[in-house]
This record gives sequence, C-alpha cells and structure tokens, in this order.
Amino acid sequence: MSKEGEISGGQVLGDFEGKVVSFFCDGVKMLGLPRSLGEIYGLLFITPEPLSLDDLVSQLGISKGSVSQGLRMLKNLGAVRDVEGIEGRRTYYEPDVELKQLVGGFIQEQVRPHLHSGESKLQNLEKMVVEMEKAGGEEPVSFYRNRVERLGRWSTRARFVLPVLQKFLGR
Amino acid sequence: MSKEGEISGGQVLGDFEGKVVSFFCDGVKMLGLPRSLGEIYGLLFITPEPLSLDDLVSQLGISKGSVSQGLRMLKNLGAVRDVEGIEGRRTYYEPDVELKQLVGGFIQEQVRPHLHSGESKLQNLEKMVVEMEKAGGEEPVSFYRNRVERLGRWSTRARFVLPVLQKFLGR
DNA sequence: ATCAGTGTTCATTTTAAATTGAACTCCGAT
DNA sequence: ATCGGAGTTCAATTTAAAATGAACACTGAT
Repeated sequence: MSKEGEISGGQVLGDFEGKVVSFFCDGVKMLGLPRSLGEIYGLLFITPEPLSLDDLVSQLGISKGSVSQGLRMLKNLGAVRDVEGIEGRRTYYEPDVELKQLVGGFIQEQVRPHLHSGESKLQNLEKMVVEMEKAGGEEPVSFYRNRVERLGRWSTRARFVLPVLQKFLGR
Repeated sequence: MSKEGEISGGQVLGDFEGKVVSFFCDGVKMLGLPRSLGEIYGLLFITPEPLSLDDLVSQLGISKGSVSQGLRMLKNLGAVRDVEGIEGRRTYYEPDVELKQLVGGFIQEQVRPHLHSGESKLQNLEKMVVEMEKAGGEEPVSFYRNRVERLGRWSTRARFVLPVLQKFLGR
C-alpha cells in the first residue's frame, strides 16, 4: 500500500513532489506564464524518469488539453524536449534544467517580441513629433520631443541589458 | 473649437497623447501590472503640467476608483509623487521620469517579495530532503537532493542579478 | 457644527485569460 | 481499409484579476 495513496486511474502527487510543483507554479506566475506550465515543468523537474503526456495528466489531475498546450509552450521556450529513442509510439518528455537555456528561451520568446513591438510604436511616435514640428507646433511640441527622446533612451537600455542578463545568469 | 473635440464634462485625449498612453499600457502589461497604471503614468508622462485625480478621470475616461488605486500603486512603486506647494486643497501628481528610479521601485516592490517567498519555500524543500535522508530514503532521494541544490543555485543567481540589472539600467 | 469639495474603500460587475472536454486528426499495426 | 491509441484543436466554461461606482471618510473654510 503506497504512502500517498492512489485514486482509481491516477496517482496523486506525494507531499514533496507537490511542494516542488507548487514552487514552480509560483515561479511561472511571477513571469506571467500560466500556472499549468509550472505544474508540468515542475513535475518533470522533480521526476527522475521522463514522463508521457498521459503521465502528466494523471499525476497532475489537469486536462489533456492543458497538458498538450502546456508542453507545446514549454517546448517553444526550450524548457522541455522529447526524449529520443524510447520504444512504442508514445512520446516522453524531459526538462531542460540549465538556467542559461531557460532564461535564454524566455527572453527570446517572451521578452524580445514585446520589446520589438514597443520599438516600432516608438518610431511611430518619433515620426509624429517630427510632423508636429514641421506643422510649426511650438509650446508643447518641444516638451513632447524631450519625452519621446527619453523613451528612446529607455528602449536602448532595455535592448542592451538583455545580453548582460544572460551573461550573468548563464554559466 | 478644439481639434480633438470635447464631450460635456471631459476632454478626450489627442491622437498623439493617446498613442503615448497606449504605449505605456503595453509596457505595464509586459510587467504584469494592470493597464490602468499604464494609462495614468502615460498621461502624466506626456503632460507638461501636473494633473489632479479629477483631471486623470476626465481625460482618461476611467473611474475615480481606478485612478485612486492606480495612483496609490504608482506612488508605492515610486513612479509618481505629489507635487509640493500648489494652492488649494486638491493634490496634483507628477511622474518620476528616471529609469533608474522606476526600475528600482519595480524590483523593490514587485520582484523582491516574490523572490523572498520563493527562498523560504526553497529552504523548506531543503529541510524535507534532509528528513528523507535521515529516514534512510535511498534511490530517489539523492536525485531530489541534486535537484533542490540546483534550485538553490538558481536562487543565488537571481539574488545576484538584481543589483547588476539596476547598475546597467541606472545612470 | 455644518457644508462642500477631495479622495478612499470595497462589494459588485466586467473583462481577460486559462482550463476543460469532446470532436477531430494522425499514425502505425493488423 | 480499418481500427485503436496518442496527441491536437478549439468553442464553451471556469477562474482570476481589474474596473466600476456608490457609500463613506477626511479636511478645511465659514
């Protein structure tokens, strides 16, 4: 008889595993990612063997749809990969456990796109200021120019800081 | 007759101001903060004079409650402050516009608390592993120890990287 | 002490996002 | 070709977070 008990068709997480999973839930929440990612990654992280989609469904008690979507997102982030060379037609998954990779993937997939769209909006604002200046706007326009220039400096800093971040978190 | 028009009891943002506000909305969303913070800060940022709560309500077209709560949060973040020495009993607000301060406030108020609670959960996990080892657990326990140690290293890195971040974004 | 103008609080409503689950597709084995 | 298991998709539902707005509290002027 197992210590943590099993319910027909799906064992429940042990106390320790549960704490780890919840630890990762908090972590991904902090990064603005859905909690299911934390559950999935957390369980893979603390399980010695690779797990299949159905393993995750039954152990976490969340839906197949969630796990499928969650795994896709984690793969896009480079946080999880298929395990090569296992018998049968079922796929097994394992976590990438290197902080460097995880941070890199997150920056690449979640941060850069937003920064990018921000930069293009900023360029648009710069154009608008130029238009206003051509149209002879005087009083508030020079203030606007100042502010938009400041945003430009922020944006430059942001672009510059990402590699630094990776440098310090990686290796 | 003003170019952008006014509706009884509240002027509407001009095209340029609206774009700036929306720029900040995206920005705060990216940081996981409510959009109203972006609207409020954005309008203060692009307006040459300090604004009152009622100014913000009428120009942004959002509720007084939202603005009040939003201003409080922004003040806690150190992103907005009361303007000293203005007549009357109405309070006026102005933005802090230094990236250094903004980043510092965000780290202090939003990041550190989470990191902190993460660290204490992690300590708890470490204790649990020690218990398991004392109870003579063998096979999966040494794996657990490894994983928890890895988390410890991540946590150390995270603590270390914040000052670096501030260094590179500040000044 | 009362009143009017400011700002806050918080129960309710709205909105946005994540999860579900049933239908579907895609193999691979027979 | 058909069947069965594995994984995906997506409309509908649930959940969590933010906005609303009406009641409340504070403050200073009279």
